[in-house]
Amino acid sequence: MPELPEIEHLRRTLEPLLVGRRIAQATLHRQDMLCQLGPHCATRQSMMVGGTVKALHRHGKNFSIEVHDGRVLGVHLGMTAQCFVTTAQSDDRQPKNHRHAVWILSHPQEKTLRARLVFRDPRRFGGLVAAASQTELETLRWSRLGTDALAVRSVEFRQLLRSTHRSLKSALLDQSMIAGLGNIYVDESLFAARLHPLSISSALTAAQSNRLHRAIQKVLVRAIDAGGSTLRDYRDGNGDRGAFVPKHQVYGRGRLPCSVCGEQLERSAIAQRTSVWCSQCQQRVGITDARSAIG
DNA sequence: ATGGGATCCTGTGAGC
DNA sequence: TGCTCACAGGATCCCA
Repeated sequence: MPELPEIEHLRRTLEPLLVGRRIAQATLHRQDMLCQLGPHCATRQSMMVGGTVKALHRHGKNFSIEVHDGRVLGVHLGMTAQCFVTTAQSDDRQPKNHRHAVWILSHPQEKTLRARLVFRDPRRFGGLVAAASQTELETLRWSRLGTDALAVRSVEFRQLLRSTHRSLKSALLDQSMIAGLGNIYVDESLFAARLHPLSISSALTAAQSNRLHRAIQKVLVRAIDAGGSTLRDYRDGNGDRGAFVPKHQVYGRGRLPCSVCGEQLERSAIAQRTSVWCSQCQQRVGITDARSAIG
């Protein structure tokens, strides 16, 4: 599932393909995939037709494409969406179905070769948000999100953890607290920090909180460098898969031996998410009722 | 304040 | 082979 590392890697691969290109045409196949912030305007206006791409921004699992006149398109991939650039030659190698939006791009140096940006989403949990400016997108949408998981400092992180009595698993998944972590990287970070997912967030000591903070940073950076995790759908801006899955220590490894101690990894639902952890290596902090917390 | 369930949605794989 | 059905889970809403 696309989480912070996938979105950041996508942003980095899309940026050189998009910046400097002009959006010559745009087709929106499904109107309900686009949400307009502010006053209603024509689709070609909100799809940024006529604009030249200036920059790509990211916050948590969201990213945006900004053109020079200020217009912005926010993109959320949900669970299965993809955003990639193809050329006439490479387009056939990518799936043709569920393409909800397509932008035709032109470049001053390329007379005939026309690239296209494709947004496809089989399950349609993702979506596009049109805004008049990056500030408007941030004010009306991204302000609901907490501090970006890659940017959060250890002092603020500790304060956030202390502010809630939920389980660590539930707290770290909460995008309004810290933005960017999903099921994969919460499980991987908790394993790296040797903390049990049912630990009570507010019960962590300063040392444990710092350890978790460092673990999150390390896991995210390593995952970004590997191009993210492709379970099935995720592709980067070139249409390539991420290579981080073989490096997963716990996610998707339930009932398999722990890579550190050899104990069989536990697998159960916590906070409505399949969770995998090592009961030997991961310390449980605070008191929780496991019978009510594990569903 | 917090957890739990339902909802949106489609592709996949297990089981019959 | 073909069918049904559970499952995957990001975000959001509602209820207990």
